[in-house]
Amino acid sequence: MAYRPTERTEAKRAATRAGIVRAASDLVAKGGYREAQVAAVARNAGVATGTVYRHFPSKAELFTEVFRVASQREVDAVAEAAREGGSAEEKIDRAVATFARRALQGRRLAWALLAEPVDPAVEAERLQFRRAYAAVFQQIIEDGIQHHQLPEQDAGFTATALVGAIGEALVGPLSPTHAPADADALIAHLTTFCLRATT
Amino acid sequence: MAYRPTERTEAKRAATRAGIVRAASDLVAKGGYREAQVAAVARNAGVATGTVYRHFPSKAELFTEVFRVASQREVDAVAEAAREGGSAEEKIDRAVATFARRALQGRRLAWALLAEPVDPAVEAERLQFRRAYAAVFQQIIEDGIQHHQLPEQDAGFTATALVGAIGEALVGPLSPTHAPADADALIAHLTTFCLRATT
DNA sequence: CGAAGGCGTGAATCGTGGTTCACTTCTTCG
DNA sequence: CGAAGAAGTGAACCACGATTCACGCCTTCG
Repeated sequence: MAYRPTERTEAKRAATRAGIVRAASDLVAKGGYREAQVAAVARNAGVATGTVYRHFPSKAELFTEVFRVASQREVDAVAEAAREGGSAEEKIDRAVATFARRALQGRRLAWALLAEPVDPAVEAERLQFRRAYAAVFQQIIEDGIQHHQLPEQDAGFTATALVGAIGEALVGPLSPTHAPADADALIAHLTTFCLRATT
Repeated sequence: MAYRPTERTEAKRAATRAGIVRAASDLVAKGGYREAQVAAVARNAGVATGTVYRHFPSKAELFTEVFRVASQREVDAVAEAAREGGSAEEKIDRAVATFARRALQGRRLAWALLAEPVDPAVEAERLQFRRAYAAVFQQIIEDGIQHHQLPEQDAGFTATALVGAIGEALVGPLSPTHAPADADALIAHLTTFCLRATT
């Protein structure tokens, strides 16, 4: 033998890979999943189509990663928002508002994460994403029950339902065909609803 | 000229068309939208592939109709359930339970209507479907507010959120990979949540 | 009956986009 | 330097399933 991968080449490889993920991410954020064809991703990343397949076994796997990373960022932000702050009600208020505000800022990406039709494999990732959100809310609700700030209830169920409610309330305004909505009013409605639904 | 369509031929034509719609519907109910290819629909209806295109300009239009009919049936059932019965709370309870029970009975169809990835054109029909549900709930809520059975609130927003909550709570149990759920418990949870969210 | 249309047929066609692969370029080490 | 192995290339390939169309059959009416 004569050639052995070294740290330098490894880094280069990683950089190319990251570039592909970023390009894919950008395309989704700009034009949704539909516009994000493999050839376009490659062009956007400044590599050849085949290169994408050197780093990912299939389009689905690439976008699974894209969705996972983007989702994680969102869920983290919501979890973080919930962490600061006192009563269960305050936490819910913050978490919901953060969820909605961020979604309304990165509309296209949020819509892709939330509702756009995607490959079944990517759809599975979306499911995870929703579960992760629900887990955050579930934790808040359970704590609230413990501290007698919220009434007894099935925290897991309520959390799932809240995620559904938030999603549905956002999907309309987020959809590419919809005119920009009044973000503040929407968020106010949402927090009101969510608080009423848990209290 | 020599040939003019008559009532008899018209009826025959209508029958063929209805057969196609029914076959398409059955396929969706059995295997979801994915399995419902045009060739399969034709086979199932006992006609040739081309015949489908004598009656519908495209696959999307065919399935738009399929979805519209199926949706209407569901919405009607829910609206009907809400009509009987007294207080706003009772109506909500009935409507939600009807929604959920019917969905859990015709799982595959309900899943297709609610969440399965479909053509954009058909997706638009799904949106209508959700709006129609929301309209039913909105009406109930508005009446409830009028009669001081429910607190002041944006009925339209609450209704949308409820539809989202119900959908999300059902999507998991409905998805083809999910084991059959305890319908009664699920429905109990759902009605509890929805009442809390409106009261 | 026979001309005139419409309906039904289903194999062939076509468009789309993901995936492959023979080849080139780069990097490492004896 | 030259062999060996890895990464990159992009045009060709392929699968899939919607759509078409040239043809035959059926129904109506003069």
